[in-house]
Amino acid sequence: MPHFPFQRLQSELAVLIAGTPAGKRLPSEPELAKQLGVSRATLREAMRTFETRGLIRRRQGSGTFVVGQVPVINSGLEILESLETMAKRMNLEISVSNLRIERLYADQEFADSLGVPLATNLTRVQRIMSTGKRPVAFLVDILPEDVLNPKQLPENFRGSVLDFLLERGDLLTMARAAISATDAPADVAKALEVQRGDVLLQFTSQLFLANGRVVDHSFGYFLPGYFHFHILRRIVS
Amino acid sequence: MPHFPFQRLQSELAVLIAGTPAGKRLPSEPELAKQLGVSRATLREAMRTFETRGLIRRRQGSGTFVVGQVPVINSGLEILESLETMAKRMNLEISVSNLRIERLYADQEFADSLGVPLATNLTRVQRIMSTGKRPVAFLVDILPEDVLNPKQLPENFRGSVLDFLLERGDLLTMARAAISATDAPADVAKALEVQRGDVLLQFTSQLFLANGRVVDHSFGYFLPGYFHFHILRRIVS
DNA sequence: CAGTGGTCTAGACCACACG
DNA sequence: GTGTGGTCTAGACCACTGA
Repeated sequence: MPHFPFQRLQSELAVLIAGTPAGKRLPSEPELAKQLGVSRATLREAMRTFETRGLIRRRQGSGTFVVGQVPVINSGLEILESLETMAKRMNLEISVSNLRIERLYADQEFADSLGVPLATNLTRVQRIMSTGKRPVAFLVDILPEDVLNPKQLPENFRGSVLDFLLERGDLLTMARAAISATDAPADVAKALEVQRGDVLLQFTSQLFLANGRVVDHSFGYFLPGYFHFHILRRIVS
Repeated sequence: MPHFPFQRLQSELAVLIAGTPAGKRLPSEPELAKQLGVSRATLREAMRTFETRGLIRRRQGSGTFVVGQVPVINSGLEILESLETMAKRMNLEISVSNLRIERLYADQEFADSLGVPLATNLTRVQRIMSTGKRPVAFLVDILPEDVLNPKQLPENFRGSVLDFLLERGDLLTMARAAISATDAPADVAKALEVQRGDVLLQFTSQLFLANGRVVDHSFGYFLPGYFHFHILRRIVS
């Protein structure tokens, strides 16, 4: 018995997953662990890496399923556009769920980011984006209420604050987006149907008007396997 | 006793870490687990999130230490420049270790990316970047041997392929960088002194000449807590 | 050498999905 | 209810660090 079952486990699982038709269920965890001669904890640790890559999906109460042909959202980030617009450009079906619109007061962080006094009235728009039946992104926009008042929003508002501001004719010029990687916090993990601690791609961005004012502070979490974000980087001389 | 020790654990650990001076060691894991009334496995899971944020550092055989004041590399990605150049611009000390230069033959992936036939001679340059005594990035460049022959490299070559090509006068124009988030693969985890499965930010990029030829395929892994990468996104009309 | 974090096991109980 | 994945425990052994 080798000292490091993990690497061997990974290759064995890779074969098993590759050899299982898309949509099919894998054997249950206790059974797989027994078959492969490892404990369930070790098996689950190895499974996690496959879930991050979007190859399998684990659903509590139901089972672990092989995912085939992950629909990928592929986009250059130099261009400022909403996920909705990206998806339309790529002929990809996406849908919005859990749309929540709330009022809140600026804490120190939002006040700094938006350039407004503490306790200013703010509007918060939160939503979950899905492709097929899979939630793939968790997005939150926070704006001063004088920029976006919930009452202004149309009946059919589906959650893209950027598209709403553009259609309204606001003189938006650019956004500054920061990119990082993070563990899924508990609430986001639940919303995206992944496990606490799974790997997510994280964006934080500020949206600027032509006059330099920040009108929107937003942040989002993305399932890595479902997005191919890229950037063109240029030499400056 | 609550059903979910995890959230409580996280807040208790946050207090403990915040209250410990930078550089100090925390109690050992078995002891902490006992003090906090959880098993060691649960404790370690919670600790992981703090390590991802760069707040603590765990070292096998030695202990878990509180990190204070993480030096951050903060850079816009629209500009194509090496990590070395970024760091110089920010007056940040960085150093290179484990520099390895090897020859290999193009497999399908590299052949596609570089636009060369299968089995073409390639040069591979690998290095680890550290700030202070902490390794923070794992970088690999792969180029056709007719673009970069190991013999051409000067004695004092410190690993930045981009800077070398620029100084040589190659007509580089831009790079296309893809960004994702991933679990640390075993070899990278070891190099960056993190645990297998920890969260890393991942880049893959191709470097283009003015004539459109791809001269360099590179990829890198970055510790999220130590980098603030951002992008300016513009409206196109 | 003793003590640390890293890995793995075996088993328990819980929350959830589905018939 | 039954079976699934999600969480947690208790304990073992290993690899590594540093006195």
